[in-house]
Amino acid sequence: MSPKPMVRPGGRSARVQESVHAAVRQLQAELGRDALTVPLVAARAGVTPSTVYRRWGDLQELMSDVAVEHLRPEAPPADLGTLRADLGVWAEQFLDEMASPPGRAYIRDALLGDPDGSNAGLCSAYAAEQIDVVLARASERGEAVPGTEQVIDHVVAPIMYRILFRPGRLDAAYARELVEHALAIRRPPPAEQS
Amino acid sequence: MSPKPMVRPGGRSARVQESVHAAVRQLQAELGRDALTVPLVAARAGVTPSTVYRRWGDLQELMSDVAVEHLRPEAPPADLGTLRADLGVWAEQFLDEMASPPGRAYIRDALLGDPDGSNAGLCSAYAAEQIDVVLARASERGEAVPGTEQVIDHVVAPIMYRILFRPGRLDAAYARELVEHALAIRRPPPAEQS
DNA sequence: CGGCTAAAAGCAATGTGTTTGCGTTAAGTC
DNA sequence: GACTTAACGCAAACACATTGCTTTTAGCCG
Repeated sequence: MSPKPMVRPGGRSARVQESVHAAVRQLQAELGRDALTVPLVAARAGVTPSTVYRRWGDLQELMSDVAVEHLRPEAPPADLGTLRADLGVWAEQFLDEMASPPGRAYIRDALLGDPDGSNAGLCSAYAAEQIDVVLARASERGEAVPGTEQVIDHVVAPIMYRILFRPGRLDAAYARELVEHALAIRRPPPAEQS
Repeated sequence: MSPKPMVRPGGRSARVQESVHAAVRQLQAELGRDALTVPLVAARAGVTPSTVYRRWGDLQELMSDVAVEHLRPEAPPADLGTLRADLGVWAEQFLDEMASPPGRAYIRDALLGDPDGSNAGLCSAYAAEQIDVVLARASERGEAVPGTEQVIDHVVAPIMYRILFRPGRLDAAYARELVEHALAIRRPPPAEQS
């Protein structure tokens, strides 16, 4: 469905894809995001611009793909023994990463070059996955747990909304507050997991 | 702070601004958002492209300005006599407008061409204003009311998050559910209105 | 293992969008 | 009514985006 609709998985195509992604990461670090152009990236990657245009459409879609890779969590959430602690530190860390200047930039890029919303969907899937792990562990310990949807709606969504739309307060205490709130819900929701 | 830092408020400058905005609205309706380019808009507006580039920087910032105008609510929220009813219909309508294809497009554009986040801030200010009206009315009626921040975090934020990041369910019942949830909070929060 | 087919990349020319210096207009001010 | 300067128009120079055609090569099948 994406800009890369079953790209030939091996050989040259794979090398080009990796080379272009690497070029984006390098140039982003060297010159800053705003200085990037397709011809520049292509030159660094050792390919012609037309190759990039044909595979990704434009710079924004390419940046979106790279941004999603940056937003993919690198490790499963920590296990501290209680749902409150696990969700709390996860939310704090999530807020920290997402609210940081690079985090904000990646979120913007991920949303930007994403006509069909598949990359944005990936981002929320990453968060849902992490939350599922935390909730499943707590559930096995016998704790009462809220639904994944509840946590997304009332912890993840407020954080992301503030990052995208509001200037104001974004600190660890806010994340904790949201987690406390989500834990207070507690009714295992009727049956509305998507 | 914006792309229009104290634009000369009267005369030609104002005419050009209005003319360009009108051109964007017309061409958006005629050709679709993706067909718009700066030279095209400039031609329709009867100005030269360089004027547009100097005032707005690029097409995305111009589109962002126009999008914010589209997202400005046109009327104060309806008064149905109870907080539950007022918030409920407001949330339903908000979801409807924002989740519609044009609504999504405007949200994207508003976020896109907005380096400093001021346009996005405006959007959330619009919502906060509407909510404030509803809450103030209910408060005068003697009803117990949640804080504005609570409503934004637990009604507006989940709706916007789903629109931006999740493919799934977005219907009137969902909006009602979020409102019920927000009403269940009820504790007038410590003192955290911005 | 060698040949076939078509997807993907290279190349190059063309077209369009963007940027910039300079002269001109006109808004705001005294 | 004259002055100052922000904002606009014009046009050239520049960079980026697009596209037809050719060449390479991954994936497949005999």
